[in-house]
Amino acid sequence: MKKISSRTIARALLYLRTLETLIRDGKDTVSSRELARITGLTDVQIRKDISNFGKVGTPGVGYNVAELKKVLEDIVLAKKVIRMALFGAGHLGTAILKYPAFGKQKLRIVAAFDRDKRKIGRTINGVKVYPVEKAPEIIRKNRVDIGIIAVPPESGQKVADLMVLSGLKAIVNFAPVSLNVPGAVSVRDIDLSIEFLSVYCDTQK
Amino acid sequence: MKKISSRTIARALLYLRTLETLIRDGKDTVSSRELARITGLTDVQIRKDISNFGKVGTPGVGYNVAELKKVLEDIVLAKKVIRMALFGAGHLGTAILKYPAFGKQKLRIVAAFDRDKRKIGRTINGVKVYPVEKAPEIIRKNRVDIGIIAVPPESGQKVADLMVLSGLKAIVNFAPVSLNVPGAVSVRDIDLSIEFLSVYCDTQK
DNA sequence: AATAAATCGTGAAATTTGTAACGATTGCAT
DNA sequence: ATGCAATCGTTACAAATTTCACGATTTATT
Ligand SMILES: NC(=O)c1ccc[n+]([C@@H]2O[C@H](COP(=O)([O-])OP(=O)(O)OC[C@H]3O[C@@H](n4cnc5c(N)ncnc54)[C@H](O)[C@@H]3O)[C@@H](O)[C@H]2O)c1
Ligand SMILES: NC(=O)c1ccc[n+]([C@@H]2O[C@H](COP(=O)([O-])OP(=O)(O)OC[C@H]3O[C@@H](n4cnc5c(N)ncnc54)[C@H](O)[C@@H]3O)[C@@H](O)[C@H]2O)c1
Repeated sequence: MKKISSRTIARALLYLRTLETLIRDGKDTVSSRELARITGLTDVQIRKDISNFGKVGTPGVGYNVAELKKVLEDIVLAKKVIRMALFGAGHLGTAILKYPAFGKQKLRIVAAFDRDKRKIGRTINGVKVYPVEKAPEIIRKNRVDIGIIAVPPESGQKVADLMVLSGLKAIVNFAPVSLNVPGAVSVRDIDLSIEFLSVYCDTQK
Repeated sequence: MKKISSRTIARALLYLRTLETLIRDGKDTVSSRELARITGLTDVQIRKDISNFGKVGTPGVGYNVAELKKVLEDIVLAKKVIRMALFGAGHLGTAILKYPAFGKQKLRIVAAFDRDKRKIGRTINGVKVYPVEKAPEIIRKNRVDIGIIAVPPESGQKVADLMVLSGLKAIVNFAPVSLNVPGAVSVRDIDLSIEFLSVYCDTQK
C-alpha cells in the first residue's frame, strides 16, 4: 500500500470534521464540489485526496456521507481511543483540560503533570494532576499515545526528554522552543506567536 | 521584488525566535549549520530562506546574530505593534489573554468581545471585555490588525462576518468550523483536535 | 433507448518546494 | 604570502504537491 502524505491526512481529518456536521444536518450524499465550497479547497484536490483511500464515490451522485466518513475514519481507526497526557496545568493547559469536545471524539486526556505543588493533586475536569516524576510510570500504565507540552519554554526540553524516556512517540509542543528528540518521535510545534505573525504577514505582501 | 513564500516566512519567524534566545545567551554569530541543528531543519534550507532577504551572512563566519535579526524583522517591521482583538473570553480565550509573552513581543491584544453578560465589563490581564455589538467601532478605532476566534463553532461564522464587516484582514480561527470569508481576508485555522490526530497519524503509517 | 447533466477517478502537466553541488569569500595557521 | 578549513549564496536538479484535462459512470429526461 502506498504511503499517504501527511498533508493529505491533515485534509482528510478536515473532511471528517465536515462530514460530521453534514450528518448532523441530515445530509445523505455530498459532492466534491460541495465539500470544496465548504472547506475552501478545490474539488479536484478533494477527489484526489479521497482516491487515496479507495473508490468510494459514485459518478453523477457524489459521496455517501456515512460511507465516506467510515472510509476516512480508517486512517485513525486502529485505536478506538487516543490517549493523551498533558504537561503543564497552567493557563493554556487548563483550557485544554476543560475542552469538552475531546471527550466526544476519540481523543482523551488521561493524565496531567505539573511540578507546582499547588497544582499537584487537584482534579481538573476529571483529570488528575500528578507530579512530573510519576510520568514514566503513569504514561506506560495508561498506554498514552500523545504528549502535550504546555510548560514554559525553558522547561520544554526537559519535559520532552521525559516524554521520550516514557516511550511517547508523538508530541504536540505549545512552548516556543525547538525540541531535540530522536527521529522516531513526531513533534508538532504550535507556536501561537508565530501563527499570529504569520497570518499578519499574509495580508502584507 | 520577488514575493516570498508563506512557508519561508513561517520559517523566518522561527529563525527570529531562535535568534532571540541566542542573543540572550550572548552569542554574536551563528552559522546556518548551527541554526539547522537547533531548529531541526537543514542548513541549505536556512541559507536559501535567508538569501531571500539579501546577502547578510559572511562566508567562513556565518551570520551576525543581531544583524540577521534586524533583517528578518523587516518582514514584520512595518508595524511596531500588531494589534489583536479576541472574540470569546472562555477557557481558551482567557488563556490567550493571560499569556504574558505577547506583551514582550510586537503582539498586543487590545480588546476582547463576548456575548455573555457575566463576562462583559470584566478586565482580564488589562484587557477589557466588551459586548460583541461594539466590535466594529472598537476595532476601527484601535486599528486592529488580527481577529482571534475563540467562540464555539456554531458562532464561528457569525463572528467571522462581524470581523469582515469591521474591516479585519487577518483571522486566526480556533473554532472547528470552516469559515466563509472574502478572498482578501487571510484565515489561519488552528483546530487542536486535527493537530492531535494528525501527529498521532504520523507515528502510525 | 438515446441524450444530457452531474460527478468521479486518474494520468499527465504545471507548479511549488526542497536538496545537492560547488564556486567564491573569509579568517586562521603556518 | 600561501594553503586550508569553514561557510555563504546560487544555479541546477529532484521531489512533492497541486492543477488540468478528460474518459467513464450514474441518474434523470424525453
Ligand atoms: N497561554 C497562552 O495562550 C499561550 C500562548 C502561546 C504560547 N503559550 C505557551 O504555552 C506554554 C504554557 O503557557 P501558559 O500560559 O499555560 O503558562 P503557565 O505559566 O500558566 O503554565 C505553565 C505550567 O507549567 C508548569 N511547569 C513549569 N515547569 C514545569 C516542568 N518542568 N514540569 C511540569 N510542569 C511545569 C507550571 O507549574 C505551570 O503550571 C508556554 O510555553 C507558553 O509560552 C501559551
Ligand atoms: N479549550 C480548548 O482547549 C480548545 C481546544 C480546541 C478547540 N477549542 C475551540 O476554541 C473555541 C473556544 O473554546 P473554549 O473552550 O474557550 O470555549 P468556552 O465555551 O469556554 O468559551 C467560549 C466563549 O465564547 C463566548 N461566545 C459564544 N458565542 C459568542 C458570540 N456569538 N460572540 C461572542 N462571544 C461568544 C461564550 O460566552 C464563551 O465565553 C471553541 O470553538 C472550541 O471548539 C478549544
